[in-house]
Amino acid sequence: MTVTKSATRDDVRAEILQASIALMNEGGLGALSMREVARRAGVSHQAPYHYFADRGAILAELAGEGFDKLTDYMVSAVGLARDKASRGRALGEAYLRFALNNPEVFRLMFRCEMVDLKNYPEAKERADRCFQYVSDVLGAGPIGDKTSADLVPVIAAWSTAHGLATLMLEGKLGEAFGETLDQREEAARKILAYTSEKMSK
Amino acid sequence: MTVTKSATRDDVRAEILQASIALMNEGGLGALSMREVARRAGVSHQAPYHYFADRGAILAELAGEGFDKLTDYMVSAVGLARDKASRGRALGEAYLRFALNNPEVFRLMFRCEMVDLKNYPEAKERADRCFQYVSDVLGAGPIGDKTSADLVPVIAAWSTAHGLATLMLEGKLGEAFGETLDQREEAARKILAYTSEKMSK
DNA sequence: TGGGTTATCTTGACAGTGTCTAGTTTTTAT
DNA sequence: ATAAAAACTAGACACTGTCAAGATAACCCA
Repeated sequence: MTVTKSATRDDVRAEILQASIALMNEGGLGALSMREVARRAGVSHQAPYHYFADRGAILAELAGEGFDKLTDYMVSAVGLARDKASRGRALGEAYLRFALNNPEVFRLMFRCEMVDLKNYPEAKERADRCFQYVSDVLGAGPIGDKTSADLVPVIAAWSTAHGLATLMLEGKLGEAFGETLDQREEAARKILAYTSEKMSK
Repeated sequence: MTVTKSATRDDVRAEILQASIALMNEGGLGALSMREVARRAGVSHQAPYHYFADRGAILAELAGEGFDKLTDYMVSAVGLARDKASRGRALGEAYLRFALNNPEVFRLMFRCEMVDLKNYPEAKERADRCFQYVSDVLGAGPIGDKTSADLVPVIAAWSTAHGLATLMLEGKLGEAFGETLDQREEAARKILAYTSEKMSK
């Protein structure tokens, strides 16, 4: 039998990612430096490069996990809804809930200069799965199809949810909609409900 | 009379800002470093600190100019429209046109960790003017009013335009909507038209 | 005109960053 | 047991933002 006193490869990798997440949540994306991550993980400043090609690769991994998590949020919310209209509403609400509860990851996921998905195919797949799910629920064909007019309503709905999330996250809507998470979620729900009601006619 | 052989204060300040803009447009916000700005402006690496407190102050100035420019885009577009519905559509189209034509400034304007408007009151004023104009055109009261239900449609419309801009800018909509600026503007127009048509009923 | 005050600008330093290179230890497989 | 590969460390480099202190130039008032 082997006493696993020393960390396995996956352990170190996981520890690096965990330290990254902690840093991100504590001080924002700006606080996530390779060297500080290494320090937290208790390894030399160069060790992370054995698991990730560069800083971007860590961010890509975090973003990928974010897309999976966002999909989870949406899947479980949509699962409870019966008709198509309420599925759409549930989708939007889940999107907002995810954004408000995971602001830093959300930023990471949607900033191409931080994580250019072109360079990280694995993360791109997770993103594609996420977007495809949105497209499926809102009832259009594959998102790649060029001139599919079906896409217009999908993108319109997605844009509204995404824009609202972004504006709230970046504080552009002032504090008019409450300070606590619950209040802000409630405000978002209201706006989404208004939009969804208008759009479904 | 004075022959202004040497640069005046405003000249140097302007040169610093101009160098900043050039850098931003060439290599994105990441390429905008204080030292490179100074190099371009032909001054020592410390000179910019005489005109701006820190890096954030330069970014705040650029963002402030961006808000003014966005307002200009919208004002001149709305000016041509007759009825209220087409004013709303013109507003959204101008918003998108600005974003697609000034991607880096647009990013700057809407990222609180880059420019926290709380710390730069002058830039905040320019942003407020911009948002107030949106609110005016879409027909709601002052944006500060707490529970104004009139704000819901305003924010809904703003969110759609902003979300669409963000998603297009960050490449999340794929290349399905064209490569050239014109094609992308046309695609954006289509989606905004769809939304606006639905919302106005 | 002279002299002092202030604004402007430079130089140097410091701690921090990402990442390249090279060397060292540990694990694994034969 | 030994050779090969993987995992990790240490040092260096060029770069960053910004603090501190010194140099130069412009201005203002006697």
